[in-house]
Amino acid sequence: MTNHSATLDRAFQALADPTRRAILARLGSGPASVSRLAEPFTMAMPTLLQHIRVLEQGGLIGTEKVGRTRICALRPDALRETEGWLARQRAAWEGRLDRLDAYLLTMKDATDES
Amino acid sequence: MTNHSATLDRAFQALADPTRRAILARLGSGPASVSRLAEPFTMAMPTLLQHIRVLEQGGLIGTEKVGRTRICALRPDALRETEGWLARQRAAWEGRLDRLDAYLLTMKDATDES
DNA sequence: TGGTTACTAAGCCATATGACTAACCATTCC
DNA sequence: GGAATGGTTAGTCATATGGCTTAGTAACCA
Repeated sequence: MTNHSATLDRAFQALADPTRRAILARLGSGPASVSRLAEPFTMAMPTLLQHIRVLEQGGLIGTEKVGRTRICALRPDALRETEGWLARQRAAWEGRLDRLDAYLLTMKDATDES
Repeated sequence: MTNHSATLDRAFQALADPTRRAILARLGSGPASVSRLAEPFTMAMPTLLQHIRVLEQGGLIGTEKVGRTRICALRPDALRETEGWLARQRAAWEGRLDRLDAYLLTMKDATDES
């Protein structure tokens, strides 16, 4: 449906970096603080914080300040929209709308529960 | 499975631009020459060619020189891999592997036919 | 052969990105 | 209160990106 260019831009841009994808993967097992997220990486904190902001602006994660720590958590919605764009494209160029239908059912399921 | 960082980097990067997504959408209805793809845009040819190269390096399209024209066509494989990464993430953070299973079945279907 | 068409190459420019350091809040703990 | 912890701001730097122009080269057409 909607082809929110700017939103998709930021989402895909956010995904186009291994550090940020690793952060997302890490957040898959639950929310975490910034310093917790920084642990596996060798980079300086401000650098990592920048990545976190990119993810946030891409709508992929949400953050909240709790005391002196900032907690980061996934926001499935944007990912679902991103995935939806891909699925739509794929369905189009595979010339089989039935596959899209199947996918959209999955999406609907997931949305209903969120 | 595989988490080809560099490949995903380039694929997502290629998708992070509305011009390039428009090109992909256009190619959804069949292969086209560079100048054909350029028609809807106001930008100069070299600029558009650059976008095409980004798409090609991201594995999303393939091109072939035919006489003096270059024909561009979609390459569903990379998109499927990209979509797969997203689906895997979503499945993980939704804590429901059954949904991933359903998705992988779809993928398998599509691959069998390609 | 000579012109037009379709792409390519080279180089320039402005802005964005990803990294760093150093310094600065704002909690929390002793 | 003073120190440690967790994050943030500001500023620098190198490279990448996305746009342009100008000038080619390689088919095809008359």
